[in-house]
Amino acid sequence: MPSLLTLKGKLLQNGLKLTKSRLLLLEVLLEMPGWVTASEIYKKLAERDKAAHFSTVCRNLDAMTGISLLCRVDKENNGIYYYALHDHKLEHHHHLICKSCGKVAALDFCPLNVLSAGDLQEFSGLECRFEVYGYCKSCR
Amino acid sequence: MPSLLTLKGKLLQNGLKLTKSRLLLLEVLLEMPGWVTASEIYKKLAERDKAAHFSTVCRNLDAMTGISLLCRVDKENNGIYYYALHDHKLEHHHHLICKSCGKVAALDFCPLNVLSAGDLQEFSGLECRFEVYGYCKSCR
DNA sequence: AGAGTAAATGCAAGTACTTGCATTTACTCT
DNA sequence: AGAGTAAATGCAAGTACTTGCATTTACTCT
Repeated sequence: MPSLLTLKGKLLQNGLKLTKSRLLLLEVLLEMPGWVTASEIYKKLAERDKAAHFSTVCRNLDAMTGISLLCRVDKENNGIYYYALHDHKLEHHHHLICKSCGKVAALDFCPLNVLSAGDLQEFSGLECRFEVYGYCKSCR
Repeated sequence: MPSLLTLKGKLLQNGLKLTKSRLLLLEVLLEMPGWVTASEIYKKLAERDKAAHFSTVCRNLDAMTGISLLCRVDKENNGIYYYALHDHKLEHHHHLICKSCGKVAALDFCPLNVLSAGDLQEFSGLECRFEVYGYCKSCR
């Protein structure tokens, strides 16, 4: 788990300001278990700071995801996202998501690396979204 | 482009009833260009039938996507989905999506086919979501 | 044709963010 | 330390579906 100091440094390195709401958000994220939704985070935050705003939380989660400080995965097309602090790998990667318990595991494979030029039909500036859903060992 | 008769047959084969709202939805989809949102479809439908309901449209788009009669792609995590009638391929496939004009192209490659058992960490019952975003030839 | 039944619909309310804009604030520069 | 500025926030309203439940209806079976 990264330290608060490391996280702060990463914000500054990426030109994001160290605001009160961001610092509190980081503290709360450090205390929360693996994967949590924006609403869960907001609730926990609101217990500590009545002035917390859901829109600010979402904007900051987005901003932090943008600088790879957090990972974000989509739970089956419902507009529900899960966020977690990057605990070890900050490189680009994807996820395996359990359809039963919601457990998320890292997947060290990016399909973009194996696509051929023919597949890509002259598209450039590529990014991809890739998530694998299934049942984990304990949910089979 | 499939015929209305073919589409009706596909609904029945999959145990979906031929209701008035589904038939009108298919007619409208046949008249619409490539990729459209649920809202766009609803608007067009409402012009013809004042009694059309947005929730019914969404449910039917989902149902038709479920039986591979439509494709659905997500435009960059905003909860905006695009749908199109499957014009040629009903097999499982993914999409290339232009970040500028929204153009969608089929991608005949599924990452699940090249993942190793080690990558999958004993997950079973796999499905995947895979979309590639980039700029198409004319938007470079 | 008429009854039975499971699926589909209509409606209202909910969900999980997202967006626009005026105001505030963290950092920068003197 | 104080002024300037671009980024961040607060708030209200919007967005694009989604869900729950009572009612209706397409197909099935006699």
